[in-house]
Amino acid sequence: MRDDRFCNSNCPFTRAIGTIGNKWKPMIINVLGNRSIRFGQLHAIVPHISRKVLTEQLKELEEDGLLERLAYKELPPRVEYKLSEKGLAFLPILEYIKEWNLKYEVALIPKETDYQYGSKTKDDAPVF
Amino acid sequence: MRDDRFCNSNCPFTRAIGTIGNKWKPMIINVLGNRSIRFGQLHAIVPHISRKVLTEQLKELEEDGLLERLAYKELPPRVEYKLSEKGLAFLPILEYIKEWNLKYEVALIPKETDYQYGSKTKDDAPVF
DNA sequence: ATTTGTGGTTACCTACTAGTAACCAGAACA
DNA sequence: TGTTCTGGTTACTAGTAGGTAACCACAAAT
Repeated sequence: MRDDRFCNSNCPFTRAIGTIGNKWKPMIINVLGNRSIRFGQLHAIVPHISRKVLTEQLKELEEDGLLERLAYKELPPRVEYKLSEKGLAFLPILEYIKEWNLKYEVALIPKETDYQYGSKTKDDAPVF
Repeated sequence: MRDDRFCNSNCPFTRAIGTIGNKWKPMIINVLGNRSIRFGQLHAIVPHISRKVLTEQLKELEEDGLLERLAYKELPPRVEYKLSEKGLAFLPILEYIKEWNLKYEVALIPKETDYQYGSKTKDDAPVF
């Protein structure tokens, strides 16, 4: 998921993109916000992600110092994830992206299927 | 390359990530900056990208209103790409990412190969 | 007559991403 | 006794991203 060629570049921007330049990581960071969230909740909130991919992404985010993993020695197990200082510092950037999208996004023509069974939102991401 | 499930979400952030949430698009936007650049130059500057993928990404960026394509009716052909207002508005976000990375990035242990032949930069992205 | 330059497009193939389903521990509860 | 709960891991598989190489038009230069 990380792009090693990008991560080994001597351009700091290229390295940053190599680290967080995919769709899952910004989503996860955004969902985390400044909360502490358990694995199961994360899986329920992040749209369309499988447990396997979520595990992988969380592992990479931890390796890159964006979040902290806190595992309680209980049964059944409990693991909480929260952003590190580095991860928290990334949140404002996500806010700018939201604002940018709201301001410039071209209006979408909704598909007919979006209305076929009334207002279905089950497949949609919650709005934070 | 775009993620349709993300793009059809009713969360503006999710839609934004569905549109520009990969590694190529931020790179291309960053390389474009506020210049007007030809396809060949773009291909030479954006690190590691193939002509095929560059074509695809540029097409999507144009469809999403982030850039403008100006084709001159000459032979050999000449095509220039430049950011639209929407694309230009995205540049500050990339600046924040650069700053964020410089501030928080964990120091990498350089590989020996990085030094083997002196300061080689041919595989690296230019620093803007 | 042939080569060069430009901005693609296309077919083909490989390598990786990501989904699915099964499985695990071990305590609590019915 | 069996089921449930949690946070994974693993093996297998489908789908797709992306690389490579060949090809195109046609003018100008060699």
